[in-house]
Amino acid sequence: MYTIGEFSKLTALTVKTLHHYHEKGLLAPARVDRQSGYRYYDRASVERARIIKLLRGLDLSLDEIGLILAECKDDGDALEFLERHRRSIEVKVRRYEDILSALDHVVAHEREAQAMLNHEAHIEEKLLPAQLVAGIRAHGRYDACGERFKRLGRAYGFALAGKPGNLVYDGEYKEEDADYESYFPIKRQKPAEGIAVHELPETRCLCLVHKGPYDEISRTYAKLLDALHERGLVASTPSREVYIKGPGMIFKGNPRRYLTEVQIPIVDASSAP
Amino acid sequence: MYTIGEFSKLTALTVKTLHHYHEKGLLAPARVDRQSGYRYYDRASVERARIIKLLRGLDLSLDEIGLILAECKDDGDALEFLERHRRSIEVKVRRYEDILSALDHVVAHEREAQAMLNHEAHIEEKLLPAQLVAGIRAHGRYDACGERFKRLGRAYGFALAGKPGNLVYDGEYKEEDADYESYFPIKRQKPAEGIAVHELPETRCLCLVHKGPYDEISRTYAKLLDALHERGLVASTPSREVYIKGPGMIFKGNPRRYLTEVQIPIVDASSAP
DNA sequence: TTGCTCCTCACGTCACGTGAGGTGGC
DNA sequence: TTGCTCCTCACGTCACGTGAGGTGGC
Repeated sequence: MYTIGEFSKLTALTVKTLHHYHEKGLLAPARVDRQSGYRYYDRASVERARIIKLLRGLDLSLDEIGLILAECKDDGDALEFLERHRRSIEVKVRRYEDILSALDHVVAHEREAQAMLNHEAHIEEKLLPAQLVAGIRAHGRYDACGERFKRLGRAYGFALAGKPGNLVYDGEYKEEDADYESYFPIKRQKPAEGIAVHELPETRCLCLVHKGPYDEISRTYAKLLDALHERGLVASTPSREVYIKGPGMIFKGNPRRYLTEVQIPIVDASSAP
Repeated sequence: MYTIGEFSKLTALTVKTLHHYHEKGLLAPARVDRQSGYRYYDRASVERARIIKLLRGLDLSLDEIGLILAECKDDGDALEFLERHRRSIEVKVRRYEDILSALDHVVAHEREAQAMLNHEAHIEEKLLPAQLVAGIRAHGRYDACGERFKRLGRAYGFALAGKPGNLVYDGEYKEEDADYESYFPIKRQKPAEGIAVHELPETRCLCLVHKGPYDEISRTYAKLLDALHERGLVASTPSREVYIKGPGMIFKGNPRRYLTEVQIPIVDASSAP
């Protein structure tokens, strides 16, 4: 016979836990002294405690453990319980893995954005590689693009392969009736209603990252156009706005810290008509 | 302004949850009517509720969410929180994955054992392939092997490659002073004190699965020796006992259902001296 | 008047942990 | 007597859910 203190050391369960198991009827002492109320445990209690600890380690609830102890004499008898439990654990693992990947996504994205924010933006000539995209093209205001990105996100999910952007087909700036296509780079085809999948060709562009709210973006266009003239280049369409950092996943954030890369396709003036 | 019912539909949070968030000070209504106590929410509440839901979805506690809302204006500000949180989620994922693999282990093991229990056991001649093992050899009683298997398990962990067994070097049965080696098949070398790693050579054996408690195992040896004589074969040493199913991971189980394969190395009587 | 929406207690869930205050034998 | 071990309330944790019982405007 062991006192509760000895038994606690033997089983590595706290005295409070043993009280709790007694109260729940899960692990009753072998004897309780009438006079003092002292609990006394025996060898069989040690074995039962071992099983309870082991099953708690597998994340079974005390009620489930009670059931298993009542109905099973052998590991084989518990198979149904264990398989059902397996499925519930699997669900948890999947959920936590999804959380991990979401967290990784935000963190990587924000780190990149912070690095760019601290860097001075320069005009760059880039050769954008060909890219498969899924897009929704329509006429209207630019505000509408948020909704479209959501639709694209819902339709493509894991097949998305990069940051969203708008292709601007107008040669001039339009507010109310702009002709633009909101797109996401994608990994593979996946037909969905109202969404056009096509490949953006390899394109030579003059690029500049715009820092700040969207309503100041014309300043960045102006800088790019100046540079174009200087270099003897001519702009073509569609130009692109790539949303490197806009409203965050969690917070809307401060528009002063938004990052948008403006990409204007170029041709040599000499080769233009 | 929205009543709590409207706001509940808008945010897909229950009224009770909204009460709770109000009480915690996490999401206070824009206005509370003095007279009726009615809560009224506004646009800003919708945005705040969106963030809270999102962060709850990432499994952050209400206290953590409160902190983030108090200190961050931007996803970037929350990076430290999110990375710390990531680590805590990672720990959970690992724990649950360990549970999954333990569950899979028991389930597969028990399924196999059940299949064997339902099958009639037959004497079989087998060519056991060469196998690297880690073993502890000593003289003594067979009861001591449980402790040795534990030691081997602790020392080798993931490098274990199969069921444990005893190599019996005695040519006759001994109780008190048996010379035997408790071993585990292993995947690779890993030196540990008191543990000998060696390769069991390819061996031709006569095998029979013993069903029942260990103290009845002599019956199975007798059957094998009879079969040996019948076939004109001679037994060699060491013979092996492989513990296919003994006390389970959870329960000690019923010894009537234990399974032990006895393997006796054989040579042709003609080739024997 | 009935039905609907809202309100405030108060208690339950789960597996314990944390005291407070007291007892009995060495 | 002091210290140790044991005891029994009773309340806290976490994020709500579940009633009970009541109110006020349509």
